[in-house]
Amino acid sequence: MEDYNQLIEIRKEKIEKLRETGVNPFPYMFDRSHMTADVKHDFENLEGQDVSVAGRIMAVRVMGKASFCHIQDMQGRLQLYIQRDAIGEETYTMFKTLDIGDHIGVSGTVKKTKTGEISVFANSLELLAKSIRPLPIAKEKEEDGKKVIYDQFSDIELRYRHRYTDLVVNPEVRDVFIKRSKIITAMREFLNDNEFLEVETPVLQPIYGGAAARPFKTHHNTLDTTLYLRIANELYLKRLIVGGFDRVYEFAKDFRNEGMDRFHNPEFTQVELYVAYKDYNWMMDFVEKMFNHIAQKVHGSSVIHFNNHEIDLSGKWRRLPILDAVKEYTGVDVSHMDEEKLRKAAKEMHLEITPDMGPGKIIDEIFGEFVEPKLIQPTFIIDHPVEMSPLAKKHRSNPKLVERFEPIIGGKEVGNAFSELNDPLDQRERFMAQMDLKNRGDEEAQVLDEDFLHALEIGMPPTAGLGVGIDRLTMLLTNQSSIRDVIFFPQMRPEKHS
RNA sequence: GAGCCAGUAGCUCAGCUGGUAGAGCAGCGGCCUUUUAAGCCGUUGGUCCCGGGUUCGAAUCCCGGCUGGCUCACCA
Repeated sequence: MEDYNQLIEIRKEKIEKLRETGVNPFPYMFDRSHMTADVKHDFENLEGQDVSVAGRIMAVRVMGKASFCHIQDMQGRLQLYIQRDAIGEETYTMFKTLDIGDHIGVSGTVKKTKTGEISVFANSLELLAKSIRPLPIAKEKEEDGKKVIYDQFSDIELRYRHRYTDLVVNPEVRDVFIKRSKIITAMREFLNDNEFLEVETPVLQPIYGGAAARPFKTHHNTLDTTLYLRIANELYLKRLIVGGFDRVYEFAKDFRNEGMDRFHNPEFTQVELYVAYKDYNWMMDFVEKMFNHIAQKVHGSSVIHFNNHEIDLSGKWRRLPILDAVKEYTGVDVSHMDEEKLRKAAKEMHLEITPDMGPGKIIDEIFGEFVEPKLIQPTFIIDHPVEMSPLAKKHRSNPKLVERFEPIIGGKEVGNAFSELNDPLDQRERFMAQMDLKNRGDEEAQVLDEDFLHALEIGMPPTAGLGVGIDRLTMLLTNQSSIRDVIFFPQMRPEKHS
């Protein structure tokens, strides 16, 4: 669909006119010597020297035979001073036809203007790419040291659908994604430094597993078989532990066919990692160290600011058994309740309890409603009921619990970990229990994976495993309240054209 | 899925109890060789989300739909 727009028509005509005067509106390359930020940071050394910079025109102020404009590159903005007598009349005439949004390359001398702004005084200028669609450009002004932005591109739907535009005009959006990249880099560094091997496992799986969720279903034509987009990669990574890779991790796109809200996108990123010969106690220490490393790399500090809270990731985090947590925050001791009593207790707390929920799920409901939002400082919630953790090893001192933990920060869980279940007989029983839940109507109950059991039968060493939601972690470290603001292209309903 | 709110120029928005659409910015034409929301003069630009209804007359009122946001419920 091509929408008619007078502004676009005018710019298309400009392209024709440029070609008529021998200017290629889309040349092939430009030799850039400096980024905009280099010019600013290195001003002392660069003053009076010639540099070449390139970027997108973001503001123009023409004053007859001289002009100012700001260009923007990946690092920021820089002012250019463009005089007719310095770049020649022909080029200057061409420059005056350029629009906000065009890419240009400029060579010139680094100097400060009368008002003290570091600028490049152009002695040559060329158009690098013409933009024909107007940019929803905002104007900004410093007032009392504060940045006031006028006419900001703020339509949330358009910002997500046209993220490239959002990134051009809203610098704070770009900052969030730069941090996201740094978070992943820091985590990868930390894992590699700890002897982990980065691996890849199937996205298309004949049996989905490793989490409680509804999958996306697809079909392979040649094999004429159903395949599922992975909801987790846990069972494959554990197969690799069986195979002798003692420390593995994978940054995985996972897919869950469930509702969308500010915490959930149908595809999301999770890092999962597994360590042979370790248990969940070791993993808790590891998580503390890893999160500190990441915060230091991204913020230069272990203290982060999230949602008006100051959160300190350093030191030892509180380790709180989930049943104790429920007791502490609700005053109700659920540790010895049977299913019937639990149901009653939950109803008294005005929770909606459906018949397919088992005791574990009911406890999880209570926890999610009354405890989790209150855990602002980093906390490990540990030792969950066995029934809600079919892949975790039974607690060494209580067979009704498993050795599991969830790190909770800012009132939201950012991960999940256990001492991995490696007893093939127990694992088979747990799968059978999940089948019972499935028969009760729990659509998210896990499916028995015979080949995974086969692997455990070959023998898996004691292993600690961890999953961390990268999107959630990024929200936390960039202080964003919606997952859509940490995913470049969040899932949207397809646009309908009439 | 439910409730509330919103959709008007490229952007940000105004438009009251119905009388036939406006501002700033952007654009276009001028003036201007140190500006920074540059300024000054002039000016173009609209399927008022879509469809139906009420009315002499609808951006405005009513019904239906589409799209989005927020809140709530389930999953990371």
